[in-house]
Amino acid sequence: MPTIKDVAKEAGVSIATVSYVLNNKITFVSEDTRQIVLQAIQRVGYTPSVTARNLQANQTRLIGYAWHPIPNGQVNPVLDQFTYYMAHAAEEAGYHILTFTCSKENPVPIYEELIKRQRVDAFVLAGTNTDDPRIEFLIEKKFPFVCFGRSNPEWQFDYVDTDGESGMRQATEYLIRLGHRKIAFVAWPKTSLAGNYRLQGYMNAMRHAGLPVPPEYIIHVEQDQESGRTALRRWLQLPAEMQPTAIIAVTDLIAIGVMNEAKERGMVIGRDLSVIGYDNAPLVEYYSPALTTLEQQIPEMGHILIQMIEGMFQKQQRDLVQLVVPPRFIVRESCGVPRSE
Amino acid sequence: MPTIKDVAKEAGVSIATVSYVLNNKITFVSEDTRQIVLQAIQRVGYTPSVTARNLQANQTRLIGYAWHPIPNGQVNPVLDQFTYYMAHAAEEAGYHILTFTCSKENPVPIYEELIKRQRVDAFVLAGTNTDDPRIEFLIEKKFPFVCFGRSNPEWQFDYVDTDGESGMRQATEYLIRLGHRKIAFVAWPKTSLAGNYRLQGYMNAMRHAGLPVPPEYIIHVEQDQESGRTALRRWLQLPAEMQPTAIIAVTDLIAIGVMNEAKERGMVIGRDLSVIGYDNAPLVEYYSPALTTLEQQIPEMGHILIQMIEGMFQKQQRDLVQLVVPPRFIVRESCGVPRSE
DNA sequence: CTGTTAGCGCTTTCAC
DNA sequence: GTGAAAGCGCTAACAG
Repeated sequence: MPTIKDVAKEAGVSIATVSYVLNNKITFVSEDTRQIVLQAIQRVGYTPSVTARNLQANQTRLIGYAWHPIPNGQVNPVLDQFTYYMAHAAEEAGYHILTFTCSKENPVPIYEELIKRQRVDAFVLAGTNTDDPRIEFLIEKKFPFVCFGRSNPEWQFDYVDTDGESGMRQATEYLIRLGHRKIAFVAWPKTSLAGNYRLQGYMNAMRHAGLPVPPEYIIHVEQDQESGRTALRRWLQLPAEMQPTAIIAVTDLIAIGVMNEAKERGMVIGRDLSVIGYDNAPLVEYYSPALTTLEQQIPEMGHILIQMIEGMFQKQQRDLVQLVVPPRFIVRESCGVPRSE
Repeated sequence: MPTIKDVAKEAGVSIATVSYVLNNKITFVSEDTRQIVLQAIQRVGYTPSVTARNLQANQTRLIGYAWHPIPNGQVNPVLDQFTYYMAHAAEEAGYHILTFTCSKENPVPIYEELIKRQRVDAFVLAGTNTDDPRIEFLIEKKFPFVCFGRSNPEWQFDYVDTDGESGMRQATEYLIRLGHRKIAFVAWPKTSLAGNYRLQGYMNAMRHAGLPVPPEYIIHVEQDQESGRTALRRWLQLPAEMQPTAIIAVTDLIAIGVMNEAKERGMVIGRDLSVIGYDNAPLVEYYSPALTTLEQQIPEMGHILIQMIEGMFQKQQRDLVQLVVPPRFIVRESCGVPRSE
């Protein structure tokens, strides 16, 4: 690999001059020598070494992004998409994404290690939650980072997040418009912040419409298909007049569980039971019936996060960016008017 | 951030001595001073700068991995999983994955750029195909890389790949054992190498069992759900005695399409028609009926690829590694004995 | 305008 | 055993 010295020799100038040309220090160098240097660069096929530049600039132009373990063969389509779009945005800004793996139980040491070794300039955190130890750690370390997701409201940090509240509110209002009054919700465990925002959207819409939400209508479950089935089974044990005519699930995966259980019991989705999910996971549009759901605006959010990091390094005036992006409501075929009672 | 100088000052030794201790050059330094230095390192909280080390060693300890654009909201569960396990293996070997995005149409320039800027030490290529320009380019550049997937047999390069041939052979033999004789195959376009291996496995099993494969039984389509539907529709137009009783699809997504179309036409999967996919994509186990499929051994393959890269840098004796790993056959509920004719 | 030079943080000869 | 010093490839004062 040719170095700056080779170019200097080839052009018959000093390495400083080459450096000036490279860094567009136009006032420092005459147009004539500039051209000579440019041609020399061409001839020897020179490109500056990133490592050398980084050492001198005390940076890495790398953004760390943790890739979480995938439980039991399933994937998180949202994060996969997010990763791609974020990587893309990073490149446009002259950065690259360094992906690393990170355990859920004890995530902080890996972040600490990467900081100490000066492996990255900043982090993007995904899958944040209340009391997220990573956020706490990074705030305390004053290390640059942005989040895809929220955490404790009293913590001061930059984030972008999907607006689960508004999404689920929309979904609920849609069902109400169709005529449903008995709408139930499959929620995540109460410890899930994102889950609570989504639940809240449902609650708000119900309250606003003056519809009752008996405690039985909210079931908190884990993120798997089986949970959807269990939830529906419990609702079907309610007295007939209490049974929900529509169900909103905190994610598509759980919605699929609800639909599977219903279908096996001879119910027709869209007629006997309406179902809505969240995420627009791959394949759910091909499920039968196609699932009505909410789609997070992943490309935009990835882009914004990188812009935020850029902003951090440009100006020192660190103004807090806290952004919440409403998801897109996608109406497909899993909802209909409730059966006349 | 403390540097090696700070440690030297703290310990009252030269930076060289600190460096010896760091690099375990045990013979160079007495146990006494070693302890002193170690304690000084502790006190100042020092960790060597990766960038500085890299500059001096002329390396990056970064492995480049391209993240391909995701067509139209769908994801590739296989590659997502692969990425995770590869990142994990890389870390154990003291490397990190640098993810970058790459256009299908003109991929080479990005690779060239990363090489010239000396951003990475090696590449992992996924989604390879015949005449893959990236492979050609990297071979010619003599830049280290390994592939997840095969390419032209005459090209000398290291790869690991799923054994589509053996996988589909197994699947076909299974259907034959169940009693099927009229088995059709939804293939990828003929230009797809991976697709052709899978097709070949089906062909081999059929031939070996002495079963006919009329040309109508093989339909080449794109990777989407609709293609599965189209394929089935065409088969249903065949004269009754020609209609296949079982269908193998080159991927789960296409298999889902076949099943959806069949179900809409009132057929019962597993009774009227048996279906097998490939990949064990997320959610297909929750489809009804649960899809019988083949699962690639992703974690292993990711691990092996990193080991191969390590091997490249350890010894110079570059022995070619070309490995093909059979997938795991997962029997679920989408196949049954053919209806008596 | 251009070149000399001193680092950036580290490793590694080569004297002592 | 230990330390001084050169150098990895680059940028940026500072002279001239």
